[in-house]
Amino acid sequence: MTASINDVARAAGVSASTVSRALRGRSGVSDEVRDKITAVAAQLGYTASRSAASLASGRTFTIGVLVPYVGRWFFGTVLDAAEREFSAAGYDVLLYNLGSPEIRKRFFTRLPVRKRVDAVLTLLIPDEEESAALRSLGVPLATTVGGSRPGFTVVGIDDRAGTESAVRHLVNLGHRRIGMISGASGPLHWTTPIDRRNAYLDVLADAGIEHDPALEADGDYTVEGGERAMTELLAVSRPPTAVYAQSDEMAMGALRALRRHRLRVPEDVSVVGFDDHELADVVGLTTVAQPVADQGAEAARLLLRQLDEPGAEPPTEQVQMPIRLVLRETTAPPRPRGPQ
Amino acid sequence: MTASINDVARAAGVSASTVSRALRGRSGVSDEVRDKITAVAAQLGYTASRSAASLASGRTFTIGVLVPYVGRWFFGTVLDAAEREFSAAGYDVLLYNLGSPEIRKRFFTRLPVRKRVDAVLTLLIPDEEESAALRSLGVPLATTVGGSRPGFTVVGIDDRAGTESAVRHLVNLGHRRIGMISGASGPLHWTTPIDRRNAYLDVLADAGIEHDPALEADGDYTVEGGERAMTELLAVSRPPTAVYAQSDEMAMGALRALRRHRLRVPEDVSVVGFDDHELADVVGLTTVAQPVADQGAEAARLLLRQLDEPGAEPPTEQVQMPIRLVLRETTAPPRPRGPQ
DNA sequence: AATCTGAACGCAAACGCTTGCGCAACAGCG
DNA sequence: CGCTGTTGCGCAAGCGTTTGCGTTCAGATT
Repeated sequence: MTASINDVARAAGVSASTVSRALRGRSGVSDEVRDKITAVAAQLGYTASRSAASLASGRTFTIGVLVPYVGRWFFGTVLDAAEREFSAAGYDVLLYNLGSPEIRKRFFTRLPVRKRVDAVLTLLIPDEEESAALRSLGVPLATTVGGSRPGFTVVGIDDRAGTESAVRHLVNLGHRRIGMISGASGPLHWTTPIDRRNAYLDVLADAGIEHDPALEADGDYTVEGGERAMTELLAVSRPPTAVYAQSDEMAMGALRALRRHRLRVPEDVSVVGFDDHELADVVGLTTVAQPVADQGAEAARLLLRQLDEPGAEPPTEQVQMPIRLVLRETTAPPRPRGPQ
Repeated sequence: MTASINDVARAAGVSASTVSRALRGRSGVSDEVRDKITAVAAQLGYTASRSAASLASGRTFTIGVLVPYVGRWFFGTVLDAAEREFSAAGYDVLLYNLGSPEIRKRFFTRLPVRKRVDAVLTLLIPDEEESAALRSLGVPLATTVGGSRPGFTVVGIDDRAGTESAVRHLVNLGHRRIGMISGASGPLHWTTPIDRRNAYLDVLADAGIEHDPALEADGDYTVEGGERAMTELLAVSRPPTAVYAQSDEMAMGALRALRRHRLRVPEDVSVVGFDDHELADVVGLTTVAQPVADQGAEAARLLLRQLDEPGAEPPTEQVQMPIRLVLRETTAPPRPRGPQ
């Protein structure tokens, strides 16, 4: 069918090994022969079979990327940036969309990436068992989410600092009843919701505001969840005058709920999100911006570097990217007399 | 390092071929032996090397997916749905993010998927040369975008009907100056912008409205582009009272531009989009809903079916999914005296 | 009892590449 | 002008599977 390395070798009048060396830029081939081979290969439309190459060399030039849900903006953006880095370095990306628990479980027990990838970038937080499975692959590992884990290079942000700037902003505006929409129901071993919650509590304590557990609701990191959570918060006896959502998508859900309740933002309720979602600007959402694409790119680069220098094994780096509060139109001082 | 098929064979006291047959559910293996092998394999944590298997069998159990930009909601959503189908059928997904022209060109000249995938799903519209390259792979091809192409199974929507319902809605509300934000600068051979434009023109003609070329602007299918386009439309001598955007993301950009110009939606200007983006509901955008995830899933299923029955070669099916107009809060009758 | 028939399993040849090693040919050295 | 390196290339042994074919053997058929 399609040309094999032997076809090229024959056509160029050399051996297969020379073709292999020539096409991969190895030394030991004269310039003239190399040019000849390159020309012949191009003319025959030859591409080396990755399967055969992997089998022979042990390297796959493929990176496995694990994602909980590709369709979500955050993951799509990280993946996009990471893929660019990988492909620029000559690596292909094997994508695993591990949304549901069953699929996820199946993945980690069968581990289809074994012997198939040179490294793994995971955008979901593996539990103890899962990360052990990944480590058993014997390849470099990286992640852009969750806290530090042995064996993983992780690039992330300072969740505490981000949250603090957001909540402090609300406090400075004069708010005293500040609600929070969190994503507590996420996977275990995910420190993000916990870190953000702690920071939220700290700022309240710092400001001398008593914490009211009724002002916390779970938004599941989705728009719908955010809407549900906001609706819950609106139902308590003394609703919040401001809300900190742990993600922009939940914040947007909150905005929707507020609109449904005929409440005005920010006049009646202030809302601040987290992420600086692509569309946060469209709805004028005040939020904590984090460099999402940069995190993906950086994680990819760190992984590639480990592949380049197989010397020092797991550096287990820990990179922290900058965050900043972006002020838009969903936050303002509370009304003099409270929401009613 | 990790166990090979021979290790399993030795441990189970059988030959490698029997292990291969047993683990893949082929006939010719007694139940007892199969159970034994399964147990041994599990205990050794054995997974067959895909590279070796592909090399020997010619099948890769991998599907190549070509995407212009994973981070964009539409593509992320299609990819998500398609990946689920593929992985459920035991196929892995090789993702190629072909955003920039250089990367795209490099991909099509080097064709790294050659001998690496059993089928290709492309979410970008290949031009003549590119689709010829894909056909040369000799594997089933499918797409969820663009018009019909020889050799491709395509699942899509009725762009004309969708546009007609959107623009007719504006006409019925009483609008006469109806602008359009299109994505004309997209790749060639992409019939969507053209179909939608033609439908737009048809509805105007039908309603006896003279077409004003100044009321068309290019939004590049991005939020920023939509914002730019809306700004342009606002700058013409008699600005439109309503705008049809060919995508929700452009519509959202338009909303942003309108907000910046202190114009109210829908009082001053009506906006209708296309897609029913996940966040369209949040901003109350009236839009033409299309089943994005369903299209990805359906395309994947059709591809898998072709892989199952290698008998009849390219059926080149053409599936059309339903669309419907979703009325929200960005459309209303024009003001009695026009926008000023 | 001799023959036939499957089922169950092993043998060995691919599959298409990479890579250590060997061997010329040729340059530079004293 | 021999000697030692260096360079350029071919040989052949893998890499870990799959699969067509051959062999064995128990049970059914005459």
